[in-house]
Amino acid sequence: MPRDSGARLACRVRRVRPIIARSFDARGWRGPRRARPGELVSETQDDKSFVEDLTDQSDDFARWYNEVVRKAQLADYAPVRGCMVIRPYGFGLWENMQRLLDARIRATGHQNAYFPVLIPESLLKLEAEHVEGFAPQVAWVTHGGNDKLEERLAIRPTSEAIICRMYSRWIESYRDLPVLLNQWCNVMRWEKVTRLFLRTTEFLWQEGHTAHATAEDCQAEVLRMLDVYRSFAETDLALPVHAGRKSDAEKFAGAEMTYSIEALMRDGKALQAGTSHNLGQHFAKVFDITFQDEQGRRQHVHQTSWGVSTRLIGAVIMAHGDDQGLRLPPRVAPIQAVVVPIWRTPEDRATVRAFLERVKGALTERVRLHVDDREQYTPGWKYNEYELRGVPLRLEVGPKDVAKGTVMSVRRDNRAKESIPLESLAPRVTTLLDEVQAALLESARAFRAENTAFASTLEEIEAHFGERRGFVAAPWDGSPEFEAQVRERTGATMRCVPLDQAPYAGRFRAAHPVALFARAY
RNA sequence: CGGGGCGUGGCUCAGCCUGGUAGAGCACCUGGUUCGGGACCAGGGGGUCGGAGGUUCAAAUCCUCUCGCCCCGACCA
Repeated sequence: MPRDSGARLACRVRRVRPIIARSFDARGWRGPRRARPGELVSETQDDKSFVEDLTDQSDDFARWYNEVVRKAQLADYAPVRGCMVIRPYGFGLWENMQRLLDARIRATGHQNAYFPVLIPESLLKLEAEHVEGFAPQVAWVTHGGNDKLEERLAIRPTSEAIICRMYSRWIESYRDLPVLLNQWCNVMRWEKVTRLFLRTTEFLWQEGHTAHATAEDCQAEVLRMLDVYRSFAETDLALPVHAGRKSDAEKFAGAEMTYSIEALMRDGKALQAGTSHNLGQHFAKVFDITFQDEQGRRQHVHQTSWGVSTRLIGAVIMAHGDDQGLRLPPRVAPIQAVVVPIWRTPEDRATVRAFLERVKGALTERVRLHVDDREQYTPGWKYNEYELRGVPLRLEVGPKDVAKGTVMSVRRDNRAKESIPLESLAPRVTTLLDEVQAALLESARAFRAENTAFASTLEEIEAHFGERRGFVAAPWDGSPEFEAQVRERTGATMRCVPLDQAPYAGRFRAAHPVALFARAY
């Protein structure tokens, strides 16, 4: 059916996104509502905003998150409830994280190993608190082929049980200690509410499991790995985190003490980005992991476990992303620089293509480069696409650049442009990537500082969360009652007691250590 | 698990109230003109309306059940 001119005209008009009205009440931000049909609203579009069809963070952060994950092709929903498919771009991000963290784990003396995904029920049940904590989240295998199994097998929600079982066989002498193992694997937890990367039924992680002769060595390991996570998050992910101690209410099922790194997302909610547990001798006692010390006495080992997961991808998305889409830290970005060629005429195309070879030659060894020479998309379309996908640096190469022997570079984080001579391209691009990495960390730090408040009393904490989000630092006497009251009255939870108390020295009259409270994912 | 919302070509959605056998934009394919911030023209392909059952001469539309996704809450290393 031929389209009439009226219809064609209508097609050209840019679709106006329904404006989201924000609503507030006494408890703060209560989520958006869409404008009703017919409701008169005006499009207030930032002139600098080029990406269409992406919800603004301030309109609806959760919606922005879902859209950006899927439009940037990080992940998609799988045909299984609560499960996702990590697409190549998202998996590339994970692989880069994995590579960098794995190097740090090895550098601290650990080795990788692999344990089975299936755990016999009897083994899982040995540590009471542990199994109780995980019971509602365990998926069970009950059949092999058509035959019912004599004993159910758990799909690992974590591997303490099966690893402890092996440690009890392997460890005999103090000479066998410490045992420092790590494994990269998948785990499964039957979550009621799932969100891409943040909480899915199956996810990928690394879990370190160590055994030590003394409580001191054990605690040192717990803090060492917590610091590895802190350093990894800040250096490689440009993600500032608070490293601290969890409350009893928030600690790992079966642990003596849990530590975590806590990051702040751009909607003001905190995200636990990694944990390190001191398991004490609980597991050693129930799994009978003993050794003979130098005096010939039989002792139980002291253990740790620690992990970070694909949730870190969610942290990177929500800590750095903006209204245009992702902003990936160069150190882990699957594509560090994208080259967008520009041409008008066949002659231009030939000269630009020839020049591209020199650009590639200069950069291929130094940076993860992608040349997008697809002809069916305009340069402008590509600019938006790669901004959405968070590529740290864009390199435009057109006839004007070729004539001058330069490349036009545009930073993703601040859109700063500069023309770089081909001769200095490699060192300059390397420097720019470092600058973007530093700027993302700096900007995340500034955001966290702006969104950290101080409170001395329950009333002050309550007042803060009545209007705002972010972290609230407050002295805490360590009582579960106080923690529960904060939670009840504000919806915020105690995230951690930071190990580094220096920033709060002299700020409060109370002698108690400062704890951080926040609404959290 | 409770409350609410939504499942219609790949995507975003209209149609459902008032049953009559499916539509738009984007995307995709072909040809051409384009290309420094999401180009344009012409032609074209593709869905049985999440799934199952029911009511009816007739169901995307009404009813029941079910699966999935989103939001809020509860729960949760």
